Amino acid sequence: MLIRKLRSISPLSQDEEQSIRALPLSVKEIGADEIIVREGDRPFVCCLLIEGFACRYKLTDQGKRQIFSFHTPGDIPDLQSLHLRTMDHSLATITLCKVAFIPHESIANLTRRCPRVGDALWRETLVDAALFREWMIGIGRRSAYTRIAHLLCEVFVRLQAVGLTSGNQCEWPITQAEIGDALGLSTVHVNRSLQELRGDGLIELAGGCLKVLTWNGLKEAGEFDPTYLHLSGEAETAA
Amino acid sequence: MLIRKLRSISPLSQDEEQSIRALPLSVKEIGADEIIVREGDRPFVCCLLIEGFACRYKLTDQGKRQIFSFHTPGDIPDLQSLHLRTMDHSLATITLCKVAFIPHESIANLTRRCPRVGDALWRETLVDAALFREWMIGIGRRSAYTRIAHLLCEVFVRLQAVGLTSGNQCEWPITQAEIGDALGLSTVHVNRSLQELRGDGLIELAGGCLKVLTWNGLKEAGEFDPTYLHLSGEAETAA
DNA sequence: CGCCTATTTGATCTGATTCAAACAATGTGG
DNA sequence: CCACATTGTTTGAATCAGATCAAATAGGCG
Repeated sequence: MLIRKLRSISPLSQDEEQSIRALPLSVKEIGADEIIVREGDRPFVCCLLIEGFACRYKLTDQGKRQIFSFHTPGDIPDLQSLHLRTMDHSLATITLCKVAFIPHESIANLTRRCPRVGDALWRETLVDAALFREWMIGIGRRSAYTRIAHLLCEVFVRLQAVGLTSGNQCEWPITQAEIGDALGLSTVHVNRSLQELRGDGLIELAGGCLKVLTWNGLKEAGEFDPTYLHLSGEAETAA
Repeated sequence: MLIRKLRSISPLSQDEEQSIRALPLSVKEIGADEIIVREGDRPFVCCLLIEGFACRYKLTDQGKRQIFSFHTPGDIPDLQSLHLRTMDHSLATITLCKVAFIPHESIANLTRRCPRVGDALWRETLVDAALFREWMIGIGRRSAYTRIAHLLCEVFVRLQAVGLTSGNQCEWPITQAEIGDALGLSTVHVNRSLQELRGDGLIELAGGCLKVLTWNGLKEAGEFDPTYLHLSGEAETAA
């Protein structure tokens, strides 16, 4: 999963692929809605998501929740903990997940042995930040309708990139309350906006399954331009 | 400036400091409100801010602006362009700025010769992302009053960290319209909220100068917890 | 002085919240 | 296989934080 993702950015040498495969993984299953890493923790491992959906979030003093990102297989949602000792937010599962824990030390050694792999990991964290920026635009400057359409596009495209869509459909385990917490909206308003999107013939969304009826329509509704995902192989460093 | 900043995280060896000093810099002055790097560009240099204030932003399809971050001396606002070829947003000056351009190639070589410096730079980009997350909370889940107080705290603390405050005062060249674009508010509402903050005896803000009258009060009003800035020396990698 | 940009004020409107309750789907244990 | 609990979705009505529009005021500066 991880190798596939890194390779999609730039090809790996024999030695690099070997070194990645040699990483010591400790695989665990974690139930739905459980916390993997908590704000304030000082973890010594990173978490590679193999199966399932997860999210990162933080709570306001008033107990309101802001979700920063949704994560799908292939992601390392807390890769940042490699260089930022203290977690400033939490990571939790949404569905039942299979995750692999990798010691910081092993990753650090890997980046020393294979600097190009190190760059690729650095790059992952930069794409992460790019998503944050895009979400900020949504929350700060776009209407609820547009925001939600945009999120649907983003998740769909990211799932597509790791082969987890079939045709115009994908799994959608994210509740309306979670969408609200991600986009700074109330559950009620999310519900009404979703109905609008359905009414406009853009999507079907029920029973944990998203069906995109008009991709171009949804894309326009969400002002979605995938540049910020930096999916293409435009990665290579100047070096 | 850059050396001071990196050293504040972890001490540098003689060789490391030497290598940083050897970076080829091309220093320029750039007038206020000018674009340094534009969305869509594929720069081959990074920009180290030496003097002045800058910001990163992106425009909505409807022409609304979302500012993602404000930058102060010592920052490398577009360090990400080292690994993400295409700019997905723009970088512009707020005041007259002195900036130093450094070729990607030199930075990449530096990270190869001095992996610990590379880690420190990676870390900088991770702190950057941490600020985005904190801004997301504000925009998504906090009131205008709280959001603005939080921003005042953040900028003040960051200026303090690079020695650009004097007592409880600092320079404040950011207009109310810019605050609005950063926090997802209208200028009018920013103005009224600022008046509230003044009325509550927390700040004085006029003539490009911010005076913090009650630090604890402002901190509370903004629900400000500086953990997310990762300023302390809790940096060292597992390696 | 006169121009330009930033701040302030007033009045009005609206997108989104809140509160409350009904409804649907799914699972659980007896 | 049904009663019951649980969790998620939907609907309605009232309310509000913040937007919008429009115009006045205040600084700074060539």
